[in-house]
Amino acid sequence: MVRSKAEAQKCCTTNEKLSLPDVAWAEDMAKLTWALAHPARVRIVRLLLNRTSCMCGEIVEEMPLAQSTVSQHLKILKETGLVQGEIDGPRVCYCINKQAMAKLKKLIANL
Amino acid sequence: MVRSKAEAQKCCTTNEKLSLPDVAWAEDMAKLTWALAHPARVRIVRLLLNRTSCMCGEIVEEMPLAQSTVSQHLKILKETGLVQGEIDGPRVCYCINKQAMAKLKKLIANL
DNA sequence: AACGCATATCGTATATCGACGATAGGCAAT
DNA sequence: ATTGCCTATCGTCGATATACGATATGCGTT
Repeated sequence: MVRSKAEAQKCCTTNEKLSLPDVAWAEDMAKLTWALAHPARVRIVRLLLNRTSCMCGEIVEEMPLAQSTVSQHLKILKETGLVQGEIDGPRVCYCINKQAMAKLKKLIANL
Repeated sequence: MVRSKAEAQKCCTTNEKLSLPDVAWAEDMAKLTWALAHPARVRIVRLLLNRTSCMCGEIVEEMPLAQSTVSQHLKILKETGLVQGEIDGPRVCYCINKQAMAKLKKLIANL
């Protein structure tokens, strides 16, 4: 049976040295994608993109989660830089960090 | 101090009803982004994109991880559909699922 | 100063991730 | 059939994610 050998060659057409992707780059990418790696955070981001900005309380109302849970997700989104929170009196106004979002889009698009 | 009230209005310019993003859509997005939410998986994907295809053993060699760990990451990538594995004799030839990758890119780009 | 509201943080419980070594399975060659 | 190689799965462990209620914090108002 020569099949396996022939197919192996057909399968792996390139034989150049494997270049290890930059570790820092991979970690950057992983950090940003991880921010969106939960449905609740995806929905929060979508919400903010629809509104240009949003009070924290409004987000909580729209989510089937406890206030503290939403706050934790917002914290994660802030830590990754995708979202900014601006204190406004007793409330907090959240909005998308457009630069970070652009970076994410660029990273994914250039994959 | 009228400042807080005025800024609150300036901050939240849109007052339309918040539309909850489609839950299924959010889960879809989260699933795909989660696949890339780990540096090792990002590097594997990058490796495969560079080569059009790659034997499993080659991936293991390039990663500072045990074979079983790499296998687990590959399993995750397969489950999310980003990667396909084609059995070729005693080896397995992995390659990117271009459709899934296109879907991911589209989802992110349309964010 | 005291209160009320909005948000963050704490503490905790459960579930899942991520890593590894050990082992099982599949395939080709002998 | 047996051997040897490659890959997947199992079992386990520590670390982390995720959820919640309870509590603390910050700010404006009274």
